[in-house]
Amino acid sequence: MDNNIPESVRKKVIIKELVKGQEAATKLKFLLQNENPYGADHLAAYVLRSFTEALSIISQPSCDDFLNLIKSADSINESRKKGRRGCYKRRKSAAEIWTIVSQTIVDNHSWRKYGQKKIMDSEFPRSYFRCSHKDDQGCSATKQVQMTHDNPDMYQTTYIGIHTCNNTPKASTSNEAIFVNSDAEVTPTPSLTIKQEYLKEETPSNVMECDDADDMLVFQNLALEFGDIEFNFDEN
DNA sequence: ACTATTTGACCTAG
DNA sequence: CTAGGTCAAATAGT
Repeated sequence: MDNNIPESVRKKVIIKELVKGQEAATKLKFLLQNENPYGADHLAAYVLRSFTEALSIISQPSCDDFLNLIKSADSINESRKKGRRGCYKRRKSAAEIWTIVSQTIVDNHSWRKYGQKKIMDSEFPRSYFRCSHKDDQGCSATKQVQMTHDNPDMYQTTYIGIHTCNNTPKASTSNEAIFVNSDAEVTPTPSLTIKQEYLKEETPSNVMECDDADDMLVFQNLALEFGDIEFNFDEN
């Protein structure tokens, strides 16, 4: 293997490792719920939260992209005036879009539902949420939630936009709040898989090599997640 | 009374 | 013209 691994591929491998850690933490937390020496489930939840946060960060675009997005968002806000109902730009080229699949729609932000729509090729409607702090802090983050058609117990959540509100994840101020929330009604803690939606123009031609059966499985799962990675398997 | 959700209309991109 | 994202009045919940 050479060192010229495309950045996007490196990112995906990092995500793969984080997902593995996240899934392990999820299982650990679930196992510890019944037998829980020294509050170990909270520790597991803490580890889980770290993986989730790391995945959230790694799945987002670069700092430069953030700055450009903020600039473009400002100019859009300037040109978009009140009273122009439904006058908006579709985010066709927005880089700040990522999707997770989870057993719950609960996350670390507060959201307000503003719409629901029947989607053509889906039997389940799509719900539209915006950040609760859109009005008081101008946070433009939104998300769309939809049941997955192959498993109605799972929700696919697409996050659009970056939270600019100060009420960033409650986890940063109190981990306990996260634990309470995640333990309260939806148990076990959902396992998350992250799927970054990349822009078409940055889609690389990726060839990854793997040389053991475990990695083959992992990469095959990744292929399902990302769809644009090719795989070469060494028969050793 | 106030806040959140529902839901049909409105609007744009493709 | 259609699909889907957003608005805002009506309604429900607290």
